[in-house]
Amino acid sequence: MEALIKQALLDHSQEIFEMDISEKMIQFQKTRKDVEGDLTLVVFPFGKVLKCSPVDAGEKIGAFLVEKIDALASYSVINGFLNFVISDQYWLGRLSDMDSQEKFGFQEANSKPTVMVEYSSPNTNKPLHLGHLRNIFLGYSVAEILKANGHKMVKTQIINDRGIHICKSMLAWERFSPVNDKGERETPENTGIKGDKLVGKYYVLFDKHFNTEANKIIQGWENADFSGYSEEISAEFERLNSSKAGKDEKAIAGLNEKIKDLAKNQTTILLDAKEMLILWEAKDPQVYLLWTTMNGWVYKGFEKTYDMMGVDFDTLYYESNTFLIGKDLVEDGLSSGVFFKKDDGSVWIDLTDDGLDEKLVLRSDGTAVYMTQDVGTAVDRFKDYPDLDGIIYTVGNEQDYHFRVLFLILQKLGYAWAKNCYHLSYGMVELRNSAGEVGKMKSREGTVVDADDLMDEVVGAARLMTQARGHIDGMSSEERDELFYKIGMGGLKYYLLKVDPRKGMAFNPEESIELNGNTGPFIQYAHARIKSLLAKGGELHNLRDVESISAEEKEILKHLNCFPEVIREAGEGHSPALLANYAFELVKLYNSFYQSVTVLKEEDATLRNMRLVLSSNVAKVIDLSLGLLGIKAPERM
RNA sequence: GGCCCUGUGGCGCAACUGAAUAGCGCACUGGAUUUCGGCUCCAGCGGUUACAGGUUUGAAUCCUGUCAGGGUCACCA
Repeated sequence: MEALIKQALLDHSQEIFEMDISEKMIQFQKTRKDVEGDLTLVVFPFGKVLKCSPVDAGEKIGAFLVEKIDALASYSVINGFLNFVISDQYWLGRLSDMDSQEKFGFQEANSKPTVMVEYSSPNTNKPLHLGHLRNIFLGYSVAEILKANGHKMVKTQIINDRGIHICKSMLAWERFSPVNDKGERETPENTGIKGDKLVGKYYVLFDKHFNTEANKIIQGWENADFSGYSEEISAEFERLNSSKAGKDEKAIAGLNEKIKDLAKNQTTILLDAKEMLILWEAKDPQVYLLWTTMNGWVYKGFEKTYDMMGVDFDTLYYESNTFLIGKDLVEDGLSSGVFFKKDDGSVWIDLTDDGLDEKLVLRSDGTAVYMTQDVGTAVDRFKDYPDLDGIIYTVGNEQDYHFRVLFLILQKLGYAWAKNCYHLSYGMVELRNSAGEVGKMKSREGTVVDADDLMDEVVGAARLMTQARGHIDGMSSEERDELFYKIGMGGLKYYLLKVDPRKGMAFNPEESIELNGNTGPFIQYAHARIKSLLAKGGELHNLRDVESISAEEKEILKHLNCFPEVIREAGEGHSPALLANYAFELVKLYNSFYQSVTVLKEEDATLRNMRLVLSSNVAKVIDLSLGLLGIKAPERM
């Protein structure tokens, strides 16, 4: 309808205004609730150009359009706003139209360029936690939304499977794992512990021994025992230690932290881990075997977690493969002058002209850093997918700077596609306890929320609450489990996705399992209720001979009619939150309608059928929008 | 300190490609309904959109400054 009006105005601008008008002047908005009308044209811009009052301009335009366009029933002008009433028949036509489309609002699949969405991208040394949940649900949802917008999609992740942190777990396992009577160290098989959890356990254990040893060293230093340490180290310690005098608490804590780092670097356990990394890089068979074995455990564990989350990937990239590509690219860039080498052999890029700093891309010992690998991965991906248009990186906002640099480097290396790379940056998830205090998750303080535990918890909560309400008679226990899963996960996903991604959020366990208000289960319930209605309502017929619709019905139709536009906006803005809020709004409108009219008991068969068709399309759009959030809409609950 | 992000009723959020009296949920108060699935609906209470200027016919939205919170500025990832 907007397009129709816009065209009419442009085509007849001479007739109405006696001058040409620009498209930009034509601005629509939803009509306010307390004003009669279905669509509003803002007429301030016209008043300005026509040098008359906005009201006069509105009258002129309104009279012309109502005459010209059949579907416009009437108009009114209030202040600078021209409100149109659109005919009931127009809305009924829209209903027929959307009813005929199974995937109403979706663009034709694969009709747009290929896009890659990267999300999750874990380290292989510890299990996934709450922070990953926001990342994964967000990335998955954005990928689904872009698919709905017609893009060909490749879902991927970069698995951070190499580096010192992996060696720490490996070393701790080798050194500290108890040995059973068969002479085996702990494995997922012989302990029953999920693979990623087992490896994570040893990562924590490494840290514990690491700290103990470092503290012992500091104790020695404090007693002036520097035997075995170089003069530089003792001098550095003395410098740090003596500068504590007279400082405030915060400064002292900072200095202590520095002393601790100094000591940590002297621990034998870290030196051993570093040695292991060198062996790994040299592909030492024993270390390599240990590495593949332990990573294998982790992948199996992750697989289970992803399965529970209901997400998938098309292609996986491993840092252990791509960091070498990155190193080659740095060599190339060095000869082409994009990078430069410092005296110590380290390689840098100078981004001061772009308002950034110098950034390291290769260490002085020739080993790769994170940036090196990311450059390699990006180039590798475009090689693998020649029709790839761009990559979307779902990564937390603490890496905003990193991605600015990465995209700049890719641009300077001459890759035209660099401008199509986008950092889907999201805010941190912090924890809110029952007292309402917000705090960061810290593994050392045991305040990290494990992803598996959390999912089990919300599904368990859904079980309790749904059993208490009871609409599950006659369901098998498998069906019930499936239902509790859908409700629990639906609530959790909705909770994490309804907020604008770039904003930080505080996770409140109680709120995440709420069933009322702006929640996933509230929307799921409306869907189930409609499905029940439809099951009892019998066969649906084509709409015809419906004379008029009620205000509630019209409000729903107007909202349904926006769905395609919302999908488009959610894709453009990379924001699942738009769809979440859209679905919630739809449900509220429907509940209001449901309260005010009867459907099944309506005696007028035409009207009854129209309401059923309307309900059916509401259910469909709920199902589609929840689907784009990765949430299932149960038939019963 | 430089750069980036955020700041909306008690709490959680929406509107942030400028437009009418800033919407919604939770909580609280009152009411409807005992139903086609009440995990429902309606109403009330509650905000000079952190603060101060500026641009504009019009600012939560854009600009400048201040304040507060977070992030980042590693030969970590």
